[in-house]
Order: sequence, then structure tokens, then C-alpha cells
Amino acid sequence: MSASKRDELVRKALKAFYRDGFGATGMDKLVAETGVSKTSMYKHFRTKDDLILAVLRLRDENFRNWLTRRIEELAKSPRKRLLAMFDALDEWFAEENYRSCMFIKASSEYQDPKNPIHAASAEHKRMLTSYIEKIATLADAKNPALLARQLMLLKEGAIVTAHLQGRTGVADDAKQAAKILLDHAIPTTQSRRIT
Amino acid sequence: MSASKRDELVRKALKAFYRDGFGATGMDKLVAETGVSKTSMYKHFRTKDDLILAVLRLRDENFRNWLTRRIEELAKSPRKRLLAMFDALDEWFAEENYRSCMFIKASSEYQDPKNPIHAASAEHKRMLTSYIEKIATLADAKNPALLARQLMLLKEGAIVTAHLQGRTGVADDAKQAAKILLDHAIPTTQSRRIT
DNA sequence: CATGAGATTTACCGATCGGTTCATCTGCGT
DNA sequence: ACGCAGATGAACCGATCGGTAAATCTCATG
Repeated sequence: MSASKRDELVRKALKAFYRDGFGATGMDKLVAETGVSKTSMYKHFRTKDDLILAVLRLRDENFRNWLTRRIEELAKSPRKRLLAMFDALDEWFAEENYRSCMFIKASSEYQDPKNPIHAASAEHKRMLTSYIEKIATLADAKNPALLARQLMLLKEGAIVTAHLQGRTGVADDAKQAAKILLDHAIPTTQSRRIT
Repeated sequence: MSASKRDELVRKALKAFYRDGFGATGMDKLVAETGVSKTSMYKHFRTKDDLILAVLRLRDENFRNWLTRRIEELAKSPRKRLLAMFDALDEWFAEENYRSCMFIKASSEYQDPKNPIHAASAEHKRMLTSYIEKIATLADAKNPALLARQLMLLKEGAIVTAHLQGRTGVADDAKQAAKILLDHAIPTTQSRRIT
């Protein structure tokens, strides 16, 4: 019970933090929103930062599970999967309450790289990059690590642009760019030849 | 005097906000850091948000001036200038106190698109994109608007990644990707032919 | 039913938040 | 020297911040 209660608190805190930001969401608001008392909250989490770290762990798990699942549903070949990432992003951006990436926002509010919250955010990005690199390797990219980093640049750029400009089609801009990068990074199999 | 005093306040506030973030920098800290009294501060700026907007206006001016100047110093042809943007970014990322993009951070803390702070940040990005599009047009890109948006995606991605991962070489990853995009978007003149 | 351990509630802590009130100080025209 | 306006300083406002102490409730076991 205690564990699942904790999980429920983390889930609700995730919602609130994602919606309103970390600094702007006080413990009192969290307590009011979860129904639990402040003392109970502080029995589960020693400090607010501890709660935030737990939230980021859940977000990391949720997001990476979702993205990998969606990528693998949308396409089968490694090459197509690299592109499918941007279709998945497009679905995410279209969500009613899309509010950018929780880890980018966390690193904006906790800027010191030594801060555990910042470090956890960096680790999330590292794990995602490593996943993309694995696919890039399967796709026979000449330099899978470089390709993965570049696709990630497009992804991060699309994430902040979709939030800042609100414009639709951001993911598609990124996807078209990714296609061009792929054609160059992968000794082409069936990909259309240039000019 | 009054105007330059105001400017000095904005300059010092910019430093503090960039270093510590908007929410984490209270008016008391600002007052202590600028030496001015709280009453004077609130005579120049009706609210904290007004001060932040003034800071963002200054930042927009400073940053766009710096970037365009640096781009035009580093390269002469439009095509090379599009690439030179990433060399300029590299210089920025290497600065000791580099802490990501002020506008991305502002939009992280003020998420509502209707919020003037968020809107001002979006406007900054729009103006930068328009500047890049102008160069892309001069470079005879087939679709200058699309190319500009894609280069901006690489730029935004590089900005957040440089802050989050701290890794060096981020700007170069982006530049290499940009080169490939350029080769595709511009009916090649002297650019190396593919394979 | 008594009791003791754990969880929960209530009330509170000092610090800081954005912002204001009002008394004092400064400098300038007369 | 005087009076006055505008700038300044300090003290203060209620609200909220993250976090805690102590009283109260819950409930399984003897």
C-alpha cells in the first residue's frame, strides 16, 4: 500500500509539475491537489527536490517506454524507424496539453550541472541518444553515433520550437531534414538516389 | 539620467536573471545587487514582469546584433554565412558562463502562450528565423523558408544540448548536419557533388 | 477492552515572495 | 535662508515558500 500510495503521489506531482513548472508549484499546492497531508508527503519524500527526482524518474520511464513503443509500432526497418521518431513527436506535439520537454524545463530551472535534477535530465537525454544510436547502427549508418546526435538535435529543436511557436508542422520540418541526413549517413539501399 | 539609470538596471537584471533564472531571482536580490532602492526599482518598472520584458527586449537586441555581426564577419557568401552561424554558436557555447538561451528558459517558466513574456520569446525566435530565411533566399535555396526553419531546429537543439550535456562539439555536429541540408536545398554552385 | 505503534491532521516555524506606505533626505529656484 | 518636489530608505504588508512539532486518529495485537 505504502509503495503504491507513493506512486500515486509521484503521478499526481508529475502532472502538476509538467503543467505549472517546478518552481511555480509549491508543496502546499501539491498537498492540496493530492489530498494527502503535508506530513505524509514529507514522510514519502524528504525534500521537494527528492520528490522532483522521483517525478523525473517516472517521466523518464514513461517517455522512453512510450517513444520506443511508438517507434516500433510505426515502422519495422531501422531506417524507417529513425524517421518514425518524428511521427511520434508529431503526435506528442498535437496533444492538447503539450508543454515541451520536462527535462529541458528542469534544466532551465536547475541550471547547475552538479545539481542532481540537472544531472538526471542529462542522463535521460543520454539514454535516448544511445537508443537512437542503436537503431542507427542497425541501419548501417557510416557513423551511427554522429547520426544519432544529429537526429537528437533535430528532436530537441522541434520540441522547444513546437512549444515556443506553437506552429504545426514542426515535426514534419524535422522529419524532412532527418530524411536528408539519413540519405547521407547510410550507404543507400533502396533510398532514392540524388539528382 | 533617468533613462540611462533605467538601462543600467536592465543590464544588471539581465545578468542576474540569466545566471539564476527568472523565478529564482527575487526583486530583493535584484535590489541588493543593483544598489538601487526598492522604491526606485518600482518607479522604473511597475511590476517584476515589466522588468523581465525590458530585460528580454535588451537581450533580443544584444543577441541578434551579436549573431548577425558575427555571421557577417565570419563569412561573405550567403551559403557560407548559413554555416557560419554554427561557428558563432560554438563561440557562445564555449563562454564560461553559458547558460542556454534566455528565451527558451523564459518560455519554460512562463508557459502560457498568452503570457507577454512567452510571446516576446516567440517573437525573438520569429525574427531570427526571418533573418536566416533572408540569407537562405540570397543563397538561392529552393525553399528558403523551409531551410531556415530547419537550420533553426538545429540551432535550438544545439543550444539546449550544449547546456544539458555540456559536451563540446555540439555546434560542430549541427554544422555538419547543416552542410548536408544546404547541399540539398541549394541548386549547387561550387558545392561538392554527391557520391 | 487495553495498549502501543504508525499514520495523519493541525497548527505552526522563520524566510522570502512581489509590492506598498510613509517618513526622510536631497537639491534647486526664489 | 526658505520652501517645495522628487528621489530615496526603511519598515512593513499579506501571501506563500519549504519544512517541522506535537496532538490526534487508526487499528492490529495482547
